[in-house]
Amino acid sequence: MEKKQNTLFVGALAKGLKLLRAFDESHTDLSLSDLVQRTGLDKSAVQRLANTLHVEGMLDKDPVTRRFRPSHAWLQMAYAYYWSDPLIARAMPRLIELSQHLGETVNLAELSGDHIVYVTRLPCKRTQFAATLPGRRLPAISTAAGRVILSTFGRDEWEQAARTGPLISMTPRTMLDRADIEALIEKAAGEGYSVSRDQMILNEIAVAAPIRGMDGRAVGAVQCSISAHTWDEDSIATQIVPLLQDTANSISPGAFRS
Amino acid sequence: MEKKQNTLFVGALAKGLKLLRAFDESHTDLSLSDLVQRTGLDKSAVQRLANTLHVEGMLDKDPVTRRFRPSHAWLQMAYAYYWSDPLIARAMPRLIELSQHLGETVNLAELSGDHIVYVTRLPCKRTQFAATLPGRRLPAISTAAGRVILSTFGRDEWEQAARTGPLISMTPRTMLDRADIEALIEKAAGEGYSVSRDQMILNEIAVAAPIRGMDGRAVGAVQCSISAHTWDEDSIATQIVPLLQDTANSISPGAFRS
DNA sequence: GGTGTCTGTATTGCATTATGATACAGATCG
DNA sequence: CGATCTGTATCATAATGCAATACAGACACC
Repeated sequence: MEKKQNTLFVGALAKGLKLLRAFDESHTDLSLSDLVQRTGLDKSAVQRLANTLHVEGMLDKDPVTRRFRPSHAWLQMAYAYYWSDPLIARAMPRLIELSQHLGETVNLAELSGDHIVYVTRLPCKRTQFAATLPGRRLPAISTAAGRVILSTFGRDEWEQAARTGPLISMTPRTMLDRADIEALIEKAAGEGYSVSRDQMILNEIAVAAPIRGMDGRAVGAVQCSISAHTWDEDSIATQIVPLLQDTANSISPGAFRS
Repeated sequence: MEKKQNTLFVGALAKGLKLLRAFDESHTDLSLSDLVQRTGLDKSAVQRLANTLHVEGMLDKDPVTRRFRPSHAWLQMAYAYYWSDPLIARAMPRLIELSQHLGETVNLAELSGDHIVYVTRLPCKRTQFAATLPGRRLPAISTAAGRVILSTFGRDEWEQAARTGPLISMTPRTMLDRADIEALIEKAAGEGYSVSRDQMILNEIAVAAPIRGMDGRAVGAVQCSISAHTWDEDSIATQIVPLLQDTANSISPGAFRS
């Protein structure tokens, strides 16, 4: 491990965080040696760090299998986050209203580097498990929400995002051509919303509208996930998009060019 | 700070976690000196630890105010938690179904020490902001969910909980008499569900049913929050309780005495 | 039922690393 | 324009986290 910085960087803390990050959707509970493998740290170090995290209540330890698991503290962190992000309190009541009106799943997304994060999710229909969980990250340019957000940033910025942003194929139809993606962002900039099909889940359509800050740049997006079996292009344009945009605008602090 | 343990306890990591815990609903963004105050740590230590957390992406830093805020990583931790807790994947589809059937807010709660944690929330109506956020902790014995869970643990355990568990007054009607609370738990044990009124929010009624593990002890509870204006005792008993219990039972791994 | 190889746990001496005092700088205030 | 807050940077000291050990229990494999 290369020293990141000196004197104001606490390596031991960084290593501890590395342990926490070793847990993800496909690594839900880890033994001591799993942690050693995943972090690349020394066995002794992992032993001490994991023990500390356990004592401090950040990791649960199964007394029989001796495996570590995320504790409820991980949810409390999210709780603290929700209070710290001023968008949430503004958005929540409107999102609830929207989801009840539409009877469809509604999400709040924010940009985080070159990914989007689903901050709040209000699932109304059965769907893929991952699609019901807040905190999920997806490559920004692969999602309707990411593209509408980028579309408010101006051509230079979205061009760069479209050309350098990460792309992973989730379905056989995931769009991987960066020029096509750039065109979609441009389209979103003109229309004020974006639609995607079959990108993350087959037969799933996502529609997203930007929540603009005072300067016109999006601070997030309201997104709606619907089934391609029950909605077609027309019904989306007439029944979903207007409500979605109204909701997004009502969340925006300043009212800008509608 | 007293040394907690020796040789397998990493103090620097523990202090870092202390910084993270300094953020909560009423402390959403903290300056360096705020952190010093809240943690009781040395200024230099906080400086280094906060910087580390920032570099590692756990804290966002406002470039102008220099204040720290929880980052999106805090949500990712919740995401990892959701995958690690086997109850979530089982419960989610059923909770969605239930919330759509009832048209009312449905929550999944788990016991965490002497508190309950709302793990998943599916708000269907406008309500208090805090009541829409997962990760919220409440004193177990003050909530319907906590009481049904405890009621499955046997008299000895629930007695102790009722007598020693934390209690805070959230509304003028919050029940503070431990004997009354114990009686409610006993009632819940007999009926297989629990109801509470005006405990956390005025005019709010909570109904909860236990999700039992293979051994009969509850591993969580399905809870429903409704308005006292639209529901009365009878309609709750006939329309809510059965559905709630069915849902809870369908989530339970083993089928026990219904 | 031994023998080998996995685990997770405990101990110890050494030097790396975190420490906290200090000094500097940029605000905001009176 | 001093005074007092901030946040930032530097540095010598020793305390603290380190990694090499050795130990113990579980499992599997002849």
